[in-house]
Amino acid sequence: MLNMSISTVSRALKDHPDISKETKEKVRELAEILEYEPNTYAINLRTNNSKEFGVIVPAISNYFYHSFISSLEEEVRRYGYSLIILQSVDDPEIELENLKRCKQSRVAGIFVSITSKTEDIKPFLKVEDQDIPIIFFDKVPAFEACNKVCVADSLATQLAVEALITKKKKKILALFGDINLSISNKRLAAFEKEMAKMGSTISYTIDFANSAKAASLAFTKALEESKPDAVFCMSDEILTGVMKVIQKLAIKIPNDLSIVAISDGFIPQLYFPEIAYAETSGFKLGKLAFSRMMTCMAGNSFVQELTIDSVLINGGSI
Amino acid sequence: MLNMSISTVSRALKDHPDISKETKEKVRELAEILEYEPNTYAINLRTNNSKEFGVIVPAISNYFYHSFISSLEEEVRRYGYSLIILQSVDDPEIELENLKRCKQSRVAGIFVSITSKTEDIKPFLKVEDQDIPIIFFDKVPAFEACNKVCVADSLATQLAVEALITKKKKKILALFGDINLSISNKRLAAFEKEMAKMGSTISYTIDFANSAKAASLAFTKALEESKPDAVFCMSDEILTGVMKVIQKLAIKIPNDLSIVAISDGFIPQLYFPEIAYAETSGFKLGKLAFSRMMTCMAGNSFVQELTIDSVLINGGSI
DNA sequence: ATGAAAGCGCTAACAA
DNA sequence: TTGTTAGCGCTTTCAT
Repeated sequence: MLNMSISTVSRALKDHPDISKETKEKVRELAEILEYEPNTYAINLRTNNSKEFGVIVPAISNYFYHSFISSLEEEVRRYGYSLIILQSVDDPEIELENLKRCKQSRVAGIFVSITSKTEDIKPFLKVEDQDIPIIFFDKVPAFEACNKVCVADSLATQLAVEALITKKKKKILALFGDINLSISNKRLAAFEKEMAKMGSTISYTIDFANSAKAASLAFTKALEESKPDAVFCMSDEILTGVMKVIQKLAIKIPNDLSIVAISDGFIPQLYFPEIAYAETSGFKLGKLAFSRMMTCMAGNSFVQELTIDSVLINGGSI
Repeated sequence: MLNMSISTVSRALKDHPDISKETKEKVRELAEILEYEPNTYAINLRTNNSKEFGVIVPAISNYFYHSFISSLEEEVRRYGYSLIILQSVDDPEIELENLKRCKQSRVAGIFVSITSKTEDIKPFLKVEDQDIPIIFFDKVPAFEACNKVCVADSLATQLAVEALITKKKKKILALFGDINLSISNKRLAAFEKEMAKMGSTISYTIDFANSAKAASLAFTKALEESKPDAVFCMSDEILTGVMKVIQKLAIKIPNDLSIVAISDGFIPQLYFPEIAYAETSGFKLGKLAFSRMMTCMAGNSFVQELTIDSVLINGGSI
C-alpha cells in the first residue's frame, strides 16, 4: 500500500537506524490504522526463540508455589516474557511429559521444582545441553552441577529455634514434614545442630507428619506425653494441624505454649495471636530465580546454588 | 537419510493413512534414534494455531484463582494444551496489555476474570471477532453477549442463610466485601431476598469490608452494637478477619455465636470447629470453563452464562 | 536509505 | 503409495 518493500516495513516497524524518519512515520501510521499485529509464529520460526518460559511445579495450589509463580510472572512480564505453567501433580512421569512439552515449545528457559519422587534428572540436563537454561527452585535435586535457587532452610530453622531459646523455652516439640522429603531432612539437621549447641539445657522431642491431620495427631500425642512448652512447626501444613488442636483445647498462646513456624507468612497471620515465623518467601525466591535465569541466558555464568535470606517475623506466639 | 521425501516423513510421523506400514516403521525408528522433535514454531506458523490458552486473572495468589488455574491446567493438559498465565494485578491497563499479548501469541482461546475496575470490554469482544474464543469466569462483565461461567452467588448465599435459619438464629450480622464489586452486590441482593422471605422474625445488620483487617474492625464494632447470634461471611477474606477477632476474644463457636461463610473450603477447615460454608469451588469452575471453551472452539454454540452448583458443607460452627 | 531474495521447518494440494 | 512444490510471515544478508 505504501509502495515499499516488505523489508523496509519490517525495519521501520522495529525502528531500524537505516530507515528514514519519514518512512518510519508513514509505516507506523498505516500499521496503526490497519491494526497490524506481527505474527508471533513467524517471528519465532525465523528467530528460533520465543518470549516464553516454562514453569514446572508439583502443584500450583500449594502454600508456596503460587506466590512464587505470581512474583515470577510480575518479573518476566516486565521483560516481555510470558509464563507457561505445567503441573506435575507430584508424578515424575507427568513431570517428564511436561519437560518434553517445554522442549517442544522451545521455551527460552525452564523453572522447575521437582517432585518428591524424581530420581533421574538426566532428562533435565539433556534439555540444558540444547541451550535451554533450567533453574531449579525450592525442591531441587541433590546433584551438584545444576542451577538452583532455594530458601534458606538452615538459617530459617536456626532463626526460629533461636527465637524460642531467647524466650527461655526448655522443652521443645519439633514437628517435621514427610520424612522422605529432603526439605524435612535439611530442616531437621539444622534443628538438631541448634539443639546440640545448647547441650543439655534444653530437652526436645521430634516427630514427623505428612499432612495437617497427621500433625494434629502428633501434636495431641506429644501434648500428653512430653508436655512441651514450645512447638516448632517446619511448615504451614504442620502449623495448621497444630493450630487446629490449639483452638480445640483452647490452649493459651503464648502463656501455656509458644509456637514458632517456618512459613511465607500467609497462614501465620490468620491466627490470634499471630504466629512468629522465620520467613521463606516465595515472592523473593521468584525474583531471585528470574535474575538467575537472565544471567544464565546471557551465557556467561557458572552453575551455582543460590539461597535467599530468611528473617524472623515476630508474632505474639512466643 | 532414508531416501524419501520430506512430505513422506511428515506424513509417516503423523500416521497418515496413505503411508505404508513399513515406511512408517522405518521413519519412526530413525526419528527415535535421532531424537527428532517437530518444530512447534513451524507447525504453528503453517497451521496458524497453537495448543495454548491464555489465562488472565487479577492475581494468582488469591484464595480462589489458583485452585481454578490448577484445575484448568489438569484439564487442558489432557488435550495437549498448555496455559499461559498473565496477571493483571487488578489494573485495567495491564489487563489490556495482557489481552494484547494473548492476541499476539495467537492463543487458541482466553480465559479471563476481569479486574474490579474494568469498564470497557470492547477490546475483548474485538479479539473474539478474530476467532479467539473468550470465556469470562468468576468476575465477569455485566454485558450480556459474552460467554461466562460463574459460581452460584445467589444459591450459595441462600444455602448459607438457610443453614442459619434452620438453627433458629435471630440476629444475623452479614459482612460483605468491597461494595463496588459486583460479587458483593450479587451476594448482598441474595441475602436481602432471603431476609425478606423471613419477614420480621429475623433481624439483621449489614456491613462492608474490603480487607480482612476491615472485616475484623466491622465485626468488633457489630459485636458491641448489635450483639448478633450469627455471622454470615461473604468470602474467605471476610471470614479470616472475623475469625481472628473470635480467637482474640475467645468467643465460643457455636455456643456464643454461629458462623457461616461462602468459600471454596480451604480456609474454613483451618479452624476448630471447622466453619460451615456454602461451597464455591474454583476446582469445579475450572472444569466447567474448559468444557465451555471446547464447545466454543467447535463453533456451534450460542453465547451463554453458565453457573456451577453450590452445596452446603457442614462444619461445627452453626 | 531501500529492495530483492533466501530461508526458518513444516503442511497439504496436486501430480505422478 | 510417494514426491514435488508452494507458501505460512517474518528476518536478514547482500546488492544497489
